[in-house]
Amino acid sequence: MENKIFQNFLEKKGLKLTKERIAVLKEVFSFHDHFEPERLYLRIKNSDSKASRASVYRTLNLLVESGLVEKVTRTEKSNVYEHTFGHSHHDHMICDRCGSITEFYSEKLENLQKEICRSNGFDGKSHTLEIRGYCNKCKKIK
Amino acid sequence: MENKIFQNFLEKKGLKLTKERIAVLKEVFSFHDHFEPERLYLRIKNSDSKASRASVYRTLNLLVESGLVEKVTRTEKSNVYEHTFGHSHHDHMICDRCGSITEFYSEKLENLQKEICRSNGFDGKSHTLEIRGYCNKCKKIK
DNA sequence: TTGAAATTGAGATTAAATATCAATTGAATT
DNA sequence: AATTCAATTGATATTTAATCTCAATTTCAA
Ligand SMILES: [Zn+2]
Ligand SMILES: [Zn+2]
Ligand SMILES: [Zn+2]
Ligand SMILES: [Zn+2]
Repeated sequence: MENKIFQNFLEKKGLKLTKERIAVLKEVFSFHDHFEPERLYLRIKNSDSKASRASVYRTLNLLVESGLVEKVTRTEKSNVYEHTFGHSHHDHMICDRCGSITEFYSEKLENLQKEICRSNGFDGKSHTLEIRGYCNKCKKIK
Repeated sequence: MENKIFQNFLEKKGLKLTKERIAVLKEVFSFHDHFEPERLYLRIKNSDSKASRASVYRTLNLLVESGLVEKVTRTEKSNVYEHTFGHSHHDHMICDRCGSITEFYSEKLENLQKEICRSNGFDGKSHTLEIRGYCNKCKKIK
């Protein structure tokens, strides 16, 4: 469970699991969509367990470092995150018209990337694949 | 040639090919590396044909819109661009230690993505694949 | 209980990118 | 050549996500 994992992660770094960090962790795992830091802060602000904006940003960085959360992409305006613990790895298709995000996964694609890393002598740790274009609905309109 | 393409692009939009825009275009195509807007501005500042910071940013956006330049990635600090006209499509491996960028291309990978788009009813127009990890040199150190 | 280390939050700071706007330029028309 | 007007420029101001600062507070092990 994410709480235990985060606690272990913090312990190894000599950091403490405070009520603010719990508040952020809880909020991040209370829904399963992609989110931006500012939105997350506002959700926490309106919940019963508070944390300051600074703490939200700080904790978010720790969550990424722990592996529980990943940065999906960096848009013009801000970063976009998602919790990944409890979800298997996937990549994203983003519609340039409506902005909708389609998640997909391909074993073949993952293996091919490993192969490409190997042949380039690169020790790949993670990747971000973002396909842009028009989703099923929007491609009919324009 | 890029000048002609840019001129046609501007014409279609009812815009003019000014000396400032030429200066930016020239500088962007004077080297073949990835670059950040601020660095580009400084290069232009030290060249003989000047353009203000505002014009550099504005022209950069036009160059992306024209298809001559692409945004490689958006880092914590700024956007990273590269001119793509004259270069074939490729994806990037980025070293988390030294920041070096390795370009790669795989026909298989490209086809697989097309296949994935098809099976998702997605009309893919472009993609960004960024593999992060350690380059050949850095993986030995850490 | 004590004390060192970690954490917090309010506000300041940073910096990339965009917006503002008066002055200038470009080029088509007379 | 002069007129005209939209486009463009550049200096500066503004925006805003993210980070930093630091005094006050909390945590927890000794
Ligand atoms: Zn979930
Ligand atoms: Zn993947
Ligand atoms: Zn996702
Ligand atoms: Zn490249």
